[in-house]
Amino acid sequence: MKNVTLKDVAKAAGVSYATVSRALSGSPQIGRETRERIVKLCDEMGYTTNYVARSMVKKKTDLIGLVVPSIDNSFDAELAYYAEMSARAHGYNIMLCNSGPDLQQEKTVVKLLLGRQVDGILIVPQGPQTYENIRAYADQVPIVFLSENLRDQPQSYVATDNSHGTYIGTRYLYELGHRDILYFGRRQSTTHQLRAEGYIRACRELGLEQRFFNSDFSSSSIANGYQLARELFEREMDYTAIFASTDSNALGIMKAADERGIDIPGQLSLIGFDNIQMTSLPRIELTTIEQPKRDMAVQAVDMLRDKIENGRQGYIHQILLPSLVKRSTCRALD
Amino acid sequence: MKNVTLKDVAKAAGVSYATVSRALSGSPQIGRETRERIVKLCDEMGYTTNYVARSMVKKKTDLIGLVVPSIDNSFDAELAYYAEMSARAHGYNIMLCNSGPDLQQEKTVVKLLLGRQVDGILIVPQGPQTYENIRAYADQVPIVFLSENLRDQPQSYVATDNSHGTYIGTRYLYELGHRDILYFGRRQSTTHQLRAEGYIRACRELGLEQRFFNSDFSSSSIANGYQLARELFEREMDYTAIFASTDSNALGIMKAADERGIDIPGQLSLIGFDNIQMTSLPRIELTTIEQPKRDMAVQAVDMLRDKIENGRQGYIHQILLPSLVKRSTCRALD
DNA sequence: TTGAAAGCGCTAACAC
DNA sequence: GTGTTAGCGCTTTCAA
Repeated sequence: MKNVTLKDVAKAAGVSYATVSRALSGSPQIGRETRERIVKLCDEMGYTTNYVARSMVKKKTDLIGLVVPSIDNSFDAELAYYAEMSARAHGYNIMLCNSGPDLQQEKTVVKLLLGRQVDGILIVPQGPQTYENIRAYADQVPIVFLSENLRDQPQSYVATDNSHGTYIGTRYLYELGHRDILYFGRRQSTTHQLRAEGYIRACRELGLEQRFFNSDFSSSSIANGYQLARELFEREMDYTAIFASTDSNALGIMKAADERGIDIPGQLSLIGFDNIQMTSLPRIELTTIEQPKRDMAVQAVDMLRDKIENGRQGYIHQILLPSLVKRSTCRALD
Repeated sequence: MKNVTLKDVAKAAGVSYATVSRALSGSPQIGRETRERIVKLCDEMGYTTNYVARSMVKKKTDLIGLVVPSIDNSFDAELAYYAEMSARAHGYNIMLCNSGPDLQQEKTVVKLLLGRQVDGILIVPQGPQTYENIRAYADQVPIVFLSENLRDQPQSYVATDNSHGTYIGTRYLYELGHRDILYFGRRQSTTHQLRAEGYIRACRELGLEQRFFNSDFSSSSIANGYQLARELFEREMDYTAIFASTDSNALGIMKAADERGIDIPGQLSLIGFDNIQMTSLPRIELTTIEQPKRDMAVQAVDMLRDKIENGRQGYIHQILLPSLVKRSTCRALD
C-alpha cells in the first residue's frame, strides 16, 4: 500500500524532484522531451499527486464543504447532485455534512469544515436561525447560502423568487376560475413569509379574500401536512382550492383528502411548491411551482468559486425565477 | 482570514509549540496546569487544528470517499445519509462523488479519491462491471462495496439477501392465493440474478409455473418500467400478480396499469423491491421488500473502519436480511 | 515535564 | 532548463 512519491520518480528518472513536479504541473519551464519521459515514467510507476501535501503548500484544498439539513431528502439531494457535478467539473471536491435536526450540529459541522481547511462552504440552511447560528464563521471562509432566502442579510445567497412563485400559482388558480383559495403552511422563515406575501399580493390584485390555515409549530413534512389537513377538513370547506406552501405538505393534504373522500381535483384543487421528485409520480401528478434546483446549485457553486478564486468581497443575492408546472391536481371551474 | 497556528499560540503562551500540540492532543506527558492554561488560550485565540497538516504527518486523513451512482436517487441518498452520520460519529468525514452514468467516470472519481489520500472508500456500484472497473485500486486502499451483491468475489461487501427477498415476497403472494405470478425485471447483474433465483426457488417449492418478462436492455427506472409494462399489457393477462424486481419498475407498471384501466390490486397484485421512500406515499402504498438501508450503511462504515483502524486483511461478505412491507397493492384471492 | 528538531510530500523562489 | 532549498503546520522521537 506504499505510495509512490515525487522523490521515487525523481530517483528513477535521474532528475531532481522539482523537475518532476514541473513536468506534472505543466510548467513551461521544462524541456519537451524531459517532460514526456517523466510523465510516462509517472504513469508506469503509478504515481498520483498527494493532494494533502499539495494543499499544505498551496494553502488551498480545492475542497468545498456542502452542508445540508439531511441528504436523505430529495430536495437536498437534488441540489447536492448538481453541486457535486459542477464543483468537480471545476476541480473541486465536495465534503458532505448533514446538519441534522438541531442548530448545534449545524454549527459543529461548519467548525469541522473550517478545520478541514475547505476553500468555501455551500450551506442549505436548516431554518431561519441558521444565519445567526454560523455568522461567526462567515468572515473566516467564503460562504454561500443556498435555497433559503435571507432577504437583505449581508450574505451571499442563491434562492428562488418565492414570492413570485406563489404569485403565479395563485393567478393560475384564479384563471381556472377559483375565487376562494386557501393558503396552507407555515410562515416563520423569510422564505415562507415571502411565499405568503406572493399569495397576498395576488389576492389583492385579483380582489380575492385572503384565507390562511397554518400552525406556528408546523414543519414541512408529509406527516405534518396530513395532521393539519385532518383538522382542516373537520371544518366547513368554504374554498375550492388549496395552495400548499411546500410539496410535502401538499402530499399530506392529498392523503387526508383521500381518506375523507374529497376528490382532487373534482371538489378541491391543490397546488404545491418546490417540484420535488415525488410530485411527478403516477397517481400523484401534483401541480406545483418548480424551484430551478439545477440552476440554483450551479450558480451557487459559481458564486462560491468567484469568492474563492477572485477573492470577491461583498455579497450577492441571486434570485432565480420559479415556474409553474401544470399537472393534474387543479381543475378549471365552470 | 489568517488562521491562528500552533506557533502563534505557543508564542502567546511562552512555551514551545510542541507543548501546545501535547496539551491539545490530551497527551499525558504534560503538566495539568500547563494544559489548562493552554487549552484556555487556544479557545480565546480561536485556534482550530489544521487537519491537512495533521493528516500530512499522521498519514491518515480521517476521510472516507463515498461513491454513489447518483446522490439524486433516493436509495443512494438514504445510504449516504446514514453513512455520513455514522462516519462522523466515529471521527470521519465524507467526500462525496457521483460516479455518473458511465464506468469511465466511476474510475475517475476513485482515482481522484486516492489522490486525496482518503483512508478508505465506500462504493455503491453502478452495475455489474464496477468490480472489474476499479479492481486495480482495491489493493491501494481499503474498499467496501455497498448494496450490490458480488457473490463470491474476493472483496468486502454489505448487501441484502436479495434471493431471500424475492423468495418471501413470492411466498406471500402464494399465501394470498396467487398461483400465476409474473416476474418482471432484468437479470444482468448478480444482484438481479439472485432476485430472480429467489423467485425461482419459491416457485419450485410451491409448484408454480415460472413466468418472466424482461428485457436485457432494461434499466431500473420508472420510465423504463412504464415502457415495458405498456408492451406487456398488450398481451393477454394470464397472471394475477406481478413481482417487479425494483420499486422503480413497479411504479412504472402502476402507471401503465392505471392508463390501461387495470385495477391494482383488484385485477392485479403488485409487489416491488427496495422500499424506497416513494413507495409509502399516499395513493402509491406499494407493497414491497425492504432493504435495511440504515443497517447496510452503518455496517459498511464499521467494516471499513475495521480495515482502516485494525488493518483487517481478507474480505467479508455481510448479508443482511430483507423484510416484507405489506401495503395496499396486493390482495387476497378468494 | 518541556524543548529542539526532524520530517510528512509537495510547490515555488532562487540560483546556476 | 534544471537543481537546490525553504517552508506549509503539524506530530513525534530524542534529549534535557
